[in-house]
Amino acid sequence: MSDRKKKILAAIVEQYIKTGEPIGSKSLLEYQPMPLSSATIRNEMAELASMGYLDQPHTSAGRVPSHKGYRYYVDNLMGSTELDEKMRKHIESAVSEKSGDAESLLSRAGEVLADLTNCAAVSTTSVGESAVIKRIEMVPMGTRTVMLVLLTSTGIIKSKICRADSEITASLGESFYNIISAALVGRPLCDINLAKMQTLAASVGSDAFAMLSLLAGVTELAHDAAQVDVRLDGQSNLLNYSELEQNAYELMEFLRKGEPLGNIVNLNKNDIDILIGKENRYKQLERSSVIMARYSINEQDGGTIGLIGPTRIDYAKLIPSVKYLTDLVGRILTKALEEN
Amino acid sequence: MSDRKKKILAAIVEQYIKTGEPIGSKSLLEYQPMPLSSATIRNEMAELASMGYLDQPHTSAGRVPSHKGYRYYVDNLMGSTELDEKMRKHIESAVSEKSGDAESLLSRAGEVLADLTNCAAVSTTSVGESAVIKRIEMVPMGTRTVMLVLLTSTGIIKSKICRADSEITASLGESFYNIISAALVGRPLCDINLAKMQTLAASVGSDAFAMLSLLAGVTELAHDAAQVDVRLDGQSNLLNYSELEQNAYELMEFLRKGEPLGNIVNLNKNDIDILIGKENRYKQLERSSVIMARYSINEQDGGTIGLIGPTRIDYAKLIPSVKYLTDLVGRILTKALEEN
DNA sequence: ATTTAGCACTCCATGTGTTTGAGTGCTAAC
DNA sequence: GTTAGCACTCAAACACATGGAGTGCTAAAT
Repeated sequence: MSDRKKKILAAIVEQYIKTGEPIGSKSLLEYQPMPLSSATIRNEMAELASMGYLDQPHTSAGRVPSHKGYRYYVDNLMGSTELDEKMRKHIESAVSEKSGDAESLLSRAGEVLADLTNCAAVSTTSVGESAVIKRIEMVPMGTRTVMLVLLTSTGIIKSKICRADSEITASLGESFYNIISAALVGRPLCDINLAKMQTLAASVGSDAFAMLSLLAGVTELAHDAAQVDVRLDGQSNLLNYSELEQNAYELMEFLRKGEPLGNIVNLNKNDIDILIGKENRYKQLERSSVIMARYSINEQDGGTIGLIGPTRIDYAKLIPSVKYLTDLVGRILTKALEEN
Repeated sequence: MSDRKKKILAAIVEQYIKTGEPIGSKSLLEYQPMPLSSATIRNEMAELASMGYLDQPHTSAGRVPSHKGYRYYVDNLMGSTELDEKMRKHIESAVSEKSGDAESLLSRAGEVLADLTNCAAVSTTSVGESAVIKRIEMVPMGTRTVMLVLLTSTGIIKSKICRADSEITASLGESFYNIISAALVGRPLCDINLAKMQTLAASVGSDAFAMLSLLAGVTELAHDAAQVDVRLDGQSNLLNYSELEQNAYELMEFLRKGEPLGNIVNLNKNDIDILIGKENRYKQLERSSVIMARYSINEQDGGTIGLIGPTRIDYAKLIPSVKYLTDLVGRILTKALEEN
């Protein structure tokens, strides 16, 4: 691709991101003066279109970047990807070490990203499948209610309030606690399932057997801790983009379900991935772009943070934001883990 | 209002709820045969319109119920408000005593209501302002991290993970715990604020003073527990109603913010309130109807459960659903409280 | 005194040109 | 290789006719 073509493609992409209107040869020159006539631009645009970088809504309309065009722009043409100073400050003031645990940190991160970008923000906790149970706590809350707390080797803390089948006396509680603590601490999360818990209960006799619903609670807790938590912020921002309006409901429902969000991208630590329009494997996202990055905790793969918006999105501005936020979250979580 | 007018108004409301199209005199007769000619219907409709029960989108269109018309229908004309058997089963299978604490029970309730009605569902926990701190627990999670757990006299359980300013040794933790426990148990939630906590810390010396961020954590926790939690489910359902499409973004943002949702209605225990269209005090809801009820816990005012949909909503079906669900949640929470 | 048939009227929705303008592709001259 | 020029295209905007569902009114029927 000639330098001139590159320059023209970049100008079209940038202009289209700004205006959302198809770009014609003449109006392109107004925006980005070049020592060329509109006829030359026209010829170049026709070639770019036949190469697949531009689309044409209809014969006599201007050109619009295709997803291939955006892709080329992002990979090769996009200018400096410096983070805007104002954005950096915003991010830093929202996301700090004081945020407590990973979940609340990520929820702050999602909020600020959605706010800053006018897109939907997705954030996930790190996958906990390989984690090992470090500690279990049981805090009595009432005659039949306890709060179970689980701490994993990866620093994930989960708690759950459970109601027992019968009253929990002090001695019953203590023996139950001792049994599950002894049996489970040091075991990987994915090892724990209801069947095993029941045989465990059976092996120690009737005391623990009276606590079946607590065992179920522990199992659920372990399951929850192994699960990736997906948080979504600012979905409603997407309603402001007319190009997404037609499938607004489908898109919203897709995002709400959240399950597949972890699977949108396929990333290694510290990686950033950008999926533009039809590059997405989910049909609901074919008019959207996804910018997502994975943070690392202590050199290990962590969760992901990213955003979802229309394809016509300011890549040059938003990519560094996602990158910066992801790195920051990774650093904070690494520090928090080291301290424990 | 004559019996005939009542019958006609009811028929119009019901038909309009079904079709969403303005109803004409002739098409009304097709739907609901009466021993009358269309001309008579026309006269009656004209009168109903001049009385304010019907609106007319334009001169030559059919009639649409005004909010006053819906109101009259709901108050006087609506047939039996029996709960559909299928719905009852759905509700019961989703909301049961096993759901653990109040928050997860309410989240189940909201989900099932949103699903069943294709509307947005709102649920709030009971207001905890008058509650008293029953117990505080502090579970160490790491060298600098603890989990604080608060239990109130009204059965609300809240927990929070806090990072201390410095390492928490066993003795430091214990003395901190003893101090706050002694100082706060039995005190009403609204009594607790940061200034008081700091003077408390100052009065007991440097040990507790080293734990300022934990004190802040306790304060926040008390604040959280006093706060009404607002949950929202199924917002995206509202995108399916064309009459809400125009202000979809404003409506979504209004709901997302959640703060005013507790103030939409003004209810006593066991009461149900229905606000139709412009009866709502918030402009964002002027095209919507709200059906909301308050549950009671142990004869005391609890939180609210309800739904938000377009004004064209099947009142006869949905009102009993909300009522039943609210009663059920109240019963379960009352039972849970009694057992503790 | 109601009820109803009949009729003129209204107005949206739909469809059909017509015009306008931004844009294209091509060709021939530079 | 570049550009001026020109014929052509097509969506969007506008005007205009048409049809139909609906109304309100009046006068006759019950």
